[in-house]
Amino acid sequence: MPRRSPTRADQLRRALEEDIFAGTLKPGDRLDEQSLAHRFEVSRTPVREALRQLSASGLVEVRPRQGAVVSVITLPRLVEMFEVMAELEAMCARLAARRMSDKERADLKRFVDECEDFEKKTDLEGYYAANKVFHDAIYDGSHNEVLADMTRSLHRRTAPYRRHQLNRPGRISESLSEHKEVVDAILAYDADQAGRLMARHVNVQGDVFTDFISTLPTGYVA
Amino acid sequence: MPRRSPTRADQLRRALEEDIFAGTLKPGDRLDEQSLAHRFEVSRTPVREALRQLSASGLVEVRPRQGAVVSVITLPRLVEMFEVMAELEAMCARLAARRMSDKERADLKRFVDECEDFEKKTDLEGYYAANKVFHDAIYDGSHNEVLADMTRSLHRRTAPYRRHQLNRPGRISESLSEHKEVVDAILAYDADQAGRLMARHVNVQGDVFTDFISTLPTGYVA
DNA sequence: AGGCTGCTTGATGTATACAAGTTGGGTCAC
DNA sequence: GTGACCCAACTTGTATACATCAAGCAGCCT
Repeated sequence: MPRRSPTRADQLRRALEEDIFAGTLKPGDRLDEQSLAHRFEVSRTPVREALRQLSASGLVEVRPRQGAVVSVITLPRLVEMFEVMAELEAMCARLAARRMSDKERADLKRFVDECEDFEKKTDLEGYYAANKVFHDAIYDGSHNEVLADMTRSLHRRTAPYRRHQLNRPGRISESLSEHKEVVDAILAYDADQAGRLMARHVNVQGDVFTDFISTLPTGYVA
Repeated sequence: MPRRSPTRADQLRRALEEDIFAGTLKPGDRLDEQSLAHRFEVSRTPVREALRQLSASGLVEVRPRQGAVVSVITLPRLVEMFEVMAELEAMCARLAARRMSDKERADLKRFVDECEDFEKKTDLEGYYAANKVFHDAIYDGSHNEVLADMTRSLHRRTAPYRRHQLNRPGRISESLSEHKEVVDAILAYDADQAGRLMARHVNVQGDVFTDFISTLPTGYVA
């Protein structure tokens, strides 16, 4: 088995992604090549490559001769993203209901149980992570890697914004019960129902947009 | 108005895309940085950036320390891509039926008429181009740029493969009549019908896969 | 004879140097 | 005081040089 040697550009990309997801880097923040190079103790070359990769995935925006900034998503764009997300995640759920193996179904059930544990402990950070695992399991359960990749990509792009939304009072327990419904449909091999419920689960996040927006720090949306 | 200055890396990316779509560069072909640098009379740096961009869009595959090759899509992967394409294009059509302006609808009708002209002239190359314009109009008609971009991206990734398929005898006139049906539904504001028909239009390409595969040169699929 | 080890070669990854464009501030004219 | 213009510093885009690693081959050991 050929040993994988992650290049510095790759490590950097991951580090920057982490910073963006964690909120250390906020939308609109400038990404100066020299500073980053100095901070990570590499030259500008791998920094540039990392920035281009992030640009390709939509997390940062690079304008020629003007440098890179963490993507500031306009409000209409954000609405669009949720509209597509709902459809893609619904498709994942539909396919998962039809294609998941018994083991995958058992794992899925376990994941949602873990979500419940964190909900009971009101551990926001934990729930956030468990939520991601849950959704990932459904993406993979579609047994369509192209679909899974695309959905994951959108999930990541909306991550900096979605994060703030779970702060909304009561949203977590709502989210959890929606998860349970989706899982029940999947375990019952009811593809259409699973898709419908998942679409609603994602769309709820869009429907409460007015509330949602008000929870965002200024500068997050253009 | 600040004059846009496309960087050399951008120009290069576009040139390589063209070569890939036109078939000058075939799946599996090696992309040597030095040769490309010499051929386009630039240094390796912009070549590298172009390759990374193409890698991000999925058209080429870059493995650390092993160089870049035009992506060779495995057969299961190709099936997956068509499965997602059908869903995305259907969504575009659904939204287009609801959201297209009168002008956009008029244009769409015109585009499909142009397709018909090329079909009558049995101009394969012309039909291929007109077909692209037609689909693009529907993507944009969804009035969801995120969706349009994602769909276009998948369309491009499958382009090297789809191209060979129109050679199948009778496929063009089939394709044309499917186009007409979709347009009729859109003009009638019938979103569900438009979505169904479009999904079928795309899926036909997947359903006849056994025929399709046999038309591909060896080496195209792994 | 077959397979493994080490070198050789050539490519890619990274660093640095140079060129070109953009931004910001300061000065001058009005 | 305000506006425009110009210059300078800084940032990014590109080129080139150096370091590092992966395939290929030759020779040796088993």
